[in-house]
Amino acid sequence: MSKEITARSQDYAKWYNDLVLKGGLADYSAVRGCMVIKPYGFALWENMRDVLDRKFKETGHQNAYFPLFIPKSFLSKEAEHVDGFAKECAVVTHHRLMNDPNGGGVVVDPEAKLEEELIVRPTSETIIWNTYRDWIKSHRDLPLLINQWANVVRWEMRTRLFLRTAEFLWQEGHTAHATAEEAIAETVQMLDVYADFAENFMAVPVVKGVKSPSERFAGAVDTYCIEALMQDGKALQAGTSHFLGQNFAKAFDVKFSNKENKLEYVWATSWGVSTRLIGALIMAHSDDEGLVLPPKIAPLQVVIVPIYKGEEQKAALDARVQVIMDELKKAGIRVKYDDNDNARPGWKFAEYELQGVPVRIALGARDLENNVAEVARRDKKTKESLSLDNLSGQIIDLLDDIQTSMFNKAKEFQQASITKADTFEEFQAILDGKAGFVAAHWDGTAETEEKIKELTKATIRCIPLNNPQEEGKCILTGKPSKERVLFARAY
RNA sequence: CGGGAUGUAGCGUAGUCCGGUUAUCGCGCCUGGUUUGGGACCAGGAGGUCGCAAGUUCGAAUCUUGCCAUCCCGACCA
Repeated sequence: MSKEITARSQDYAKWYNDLVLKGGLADYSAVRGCMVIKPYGFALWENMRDVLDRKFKETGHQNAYFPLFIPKSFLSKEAEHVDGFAKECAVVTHHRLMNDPNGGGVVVDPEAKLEEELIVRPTSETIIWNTYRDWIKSHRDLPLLINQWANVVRWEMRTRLFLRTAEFLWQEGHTAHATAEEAIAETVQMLDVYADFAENFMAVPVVKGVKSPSERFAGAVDTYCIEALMQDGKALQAGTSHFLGQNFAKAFDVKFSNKENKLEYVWATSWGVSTRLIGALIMAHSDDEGLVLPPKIAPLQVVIVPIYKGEEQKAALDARVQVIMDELKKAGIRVKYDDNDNARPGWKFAEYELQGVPVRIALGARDLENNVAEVARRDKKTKESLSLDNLSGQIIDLLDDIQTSMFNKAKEFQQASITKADTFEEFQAILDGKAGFVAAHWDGTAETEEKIKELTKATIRCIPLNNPQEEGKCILTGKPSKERVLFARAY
C-alpha cells in the first residue's frame, strides 16, 4: 500500500492534491506557483486540446501565434483592461546576464536595461489588436476569426495545481466583426462550443450564463461563462467568452471601410479555456480510490491485465490479447496491455484505478477456458464477466455507457445542488449546508453583490441564459427584482 | 501579501522539548530466486547537503536568526 489517497470527507483539498500528484498528472516545480505537467496529465490536455481545436476549425477559426512579450505601453491603452491585470504581471526589464565581478555567479547586467519594459502576456488582447489594426482595412477583411494556443502568466498570490497556477496553458480566440450583432453571435456560439465540450466530452454539466458587471472580464462589455459544480458544492468557472464591443478597436484604432465607404470601428470578441479544465474534471468525477476519467478524453481507455502461472499460460494469453488489441485499436480505442512481470495483478488494479482508466480487462487461464474476460468499469467500480466473442464490440458499447453514465450522475448532482432561497437566512443556511448554487433574487447593484460576498463568501456565478423572469425581492435589501441569479462559493 | 502549520532517502515517518558513538522504521528501488484471480514472499544490497544560509558550541537533525518551499485560513484571480 504505497499510495494512500486522503478521503474526500476527511480533507477535500488534500484529496485533490493527492489525485494530481499520485495520479501522475503533475508535480510541483522549482519555480514558485508553477507546475510540471507530467506525461499522463499532458496526454489528457492533448486530448482536450485536439477536440477543441477541431471544433474551432469547424466553426471557421484559424490558429496563429502572437508574441509572449507585450510592450508595457500596450497594456495601458485600454483603461479597464490594465486595471484588471496590472497587479499580476511579470515584467522583463533586462536582456542580458553577466558574470558577477565579485564571483557570485551570474547577475543581471545593469548595462542591458530595456528601453521599454516588456510584460509577459497575462492575455493577448493588446498585442493582437495592435496587429489587427494592420490586418483590417475593409469589410471584406471581416470577420477575422483567430485562435491561439499558448501559455500565459498571471502572478497569483495563492496557487493550486491546475486550478490556479502562475503560468498556465490555454487557448484564446480573438475575433473581429463588422457589426455588434455578429460579434455577439460569435460570443454565444463559442460559449456553446465550450458547453458542448464540457458536457459531451468531459461529462461535466455546466450552467451557461452572463457575469454580473463586477465579475466581468476587464475590458469587456459582456462576459459569458460556463459554470461547473464540484463535488464539494463549490462552483468553478470553466470557460469564458467575451463580447468586447468596440473597446479594443477604439484603444488600438482598428477601423474598416464599410460598404458605404465610411470608416467604422470593428466589433470584437475573445474567449478562452485553460488547463484549469483538468482541475474541473478531477473534482467533478473522481472518488477516494483515485481519478475517474471520461472515456472520450482519457489518455488510456482500456487496460488489459494478464493473470497467469508460467510461461505457457502467458503465451496463450498473449495470443488472445493480441486479437482483442487489434480489434480495439481498429475501432480507435486507446488500449494498453500491461504484461509487466514486475507488478502483480492486484497492484496493477489499484494503480489503474488511481489513474482513472475507464475500463480494465483482466484475463486469466481460467477465463480462456470459459471463453470470458473479467471486465471492470472504473466509474461504478463494478465487474462483470463478458464473453470473448465480440469482446471488442461490447467494450466499445461499455465505453459509451460509461461516458453517458458519468454525465448523468454529475447532472443529477448538479440539478440537486441548485436551490432556491427567498430570505437571507435561507440563503446562508444553504451555503453552510449542502452548498452548491443558490438561486436568489438580487437588486442588481454592485454594492449588494459586494455586501453578500462579504457576509457569506458567495459570489454571483452568473445570470443564466434564458433565465425565467419572475417578480421577487432582493434577499439582502428587499428591493424589487425580476429574476433569480445563481450564487455560490467558488474556486 | 497577512495569520497558522509543516519540512529528516522517491514516499510515509522515529528522533527535536532536555545538543553527545555509525540518524530509526515501513513502503518503494537494485540483484537472485520463488510467485501471479485485489496493492506477494525469502535472501542480499544501494540510497541522506536532516529544506537553505549564517550563528552559538569542543560538538547541531536538535538551540538562535534570516531565507525558501508546501498545506490550511483570509485578501486577489481563469
